[in-house]
Amino acid sequence: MKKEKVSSAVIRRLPRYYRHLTDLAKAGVVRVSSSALGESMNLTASQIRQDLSCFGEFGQQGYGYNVESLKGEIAAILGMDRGHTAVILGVGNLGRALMENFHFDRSGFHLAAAFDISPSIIGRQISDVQVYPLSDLEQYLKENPTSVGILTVPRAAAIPMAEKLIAGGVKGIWNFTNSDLNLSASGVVVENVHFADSLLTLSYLISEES
Amino acid sequence: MKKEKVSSAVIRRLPRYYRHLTDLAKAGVVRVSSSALGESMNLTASQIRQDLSCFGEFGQQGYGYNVESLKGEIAAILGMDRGHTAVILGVGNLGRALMENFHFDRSGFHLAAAFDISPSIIGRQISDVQVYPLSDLEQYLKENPTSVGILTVPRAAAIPMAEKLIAGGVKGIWNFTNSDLNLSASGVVVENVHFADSLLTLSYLISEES
DNA sequence: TAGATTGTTAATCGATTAACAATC
DNA sequence: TAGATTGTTAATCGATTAACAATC
Repeated sequence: MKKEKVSSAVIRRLPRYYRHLTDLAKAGVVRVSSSALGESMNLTASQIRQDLSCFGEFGQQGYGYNVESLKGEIAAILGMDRGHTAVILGVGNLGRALMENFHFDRSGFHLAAAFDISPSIIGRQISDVQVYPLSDLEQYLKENPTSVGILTVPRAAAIPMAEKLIAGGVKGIWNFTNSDLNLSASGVVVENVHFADSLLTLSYLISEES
Repeated sequence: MKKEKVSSAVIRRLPRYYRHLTDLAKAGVVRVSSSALGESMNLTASQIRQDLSCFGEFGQQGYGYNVESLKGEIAAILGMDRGHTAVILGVGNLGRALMENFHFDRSGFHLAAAFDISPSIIGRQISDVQVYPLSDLEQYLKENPTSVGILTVPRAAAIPMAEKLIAGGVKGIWNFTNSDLNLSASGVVVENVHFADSLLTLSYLISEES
């Protein structure tokens, strides 16, 4: 185990490792070598061994890796066992889509509450999660320490909402608004999901060819 | 203009350039230097000039870049002016959220049709887009050449649906299912939006600190 | 003109790949 | 044991940064 600073390239591959190992486990595969895993993930065996060595020694010479145990190690590295909690800000279509379809528990999260300003949605329950008025947020975060705030509000509301979350002590923000939140100063981590950037990348790739 | 092969790192920054230039234009800024743009985007001036030089010479010594014209150049590089079309497969919560809230036109796309198997949604119109039965897809694609298929179906349906899209001649797939589509053989480009990967990355980053 | 800023070449830094001794 | 495969060190490759002549 030689920690130091793990590069962002490695970190972004960890969830993919976890996903592929989950699939292997579900398929009943017990052991996997770096070369076999590499083949199915389109990575070199070398890279996989190099990546894993950032966190420890999980394999065995001549054998490879035990699928279940490697999956468990990576889950721990990802913090999936920490009982993280989340609240969602903005219960529009996207917010509701996440609440109804996204399996927070499969990522080790508990979605504990939702907040909105619309009277027509406040007070309702969506997938067992209660929708509160936004004005309750400050008090809520004071009483319920929360790991992550999910921003599914309109772009214009992104910055003030982010500030409320930071003031309330969240550690991270999952940002679905189409704006770059630059919060490096606050110590809060931001993960952006930019649909438009993703579609434009695809647009470039399909336009390139012709 | 020295084309060659543009690296994926550069390509993924292009939509961000576009987004920031759009903001600058909206704010009435007429010109911007690589160092000013770099400051606001957290990139070095050098990197910006290096990136842009993959596609041409858009600046002027002593002046910098004209915001409007650079924005236009990048839009063209991204293929935003190609009249790309899209169809969406799966009109569940996420599909509907995209249809109702995502501005396809702002990325240069026209969302032309939606397909689902649920009788309760077939025949309806959502944001002016007609929902057809999935069984019509093959015929539709034959009659309406389509740039991109959007996969918002359940994970289990991902691969067969992708195959239908490829058979129908789409150039790219925007994949929201939680599976890695490995279609390198087909010549069709896949852009994945993996919510779980994104949240797990955030989980790692907030877990790391303590 | 003088100052500013580009596009590009060279230098540096970091990430991926290859090689191999250690060992299950 | 012999074969397989790890973890790690060294080599290569690619991307970022620095430097600077060209020039608006």
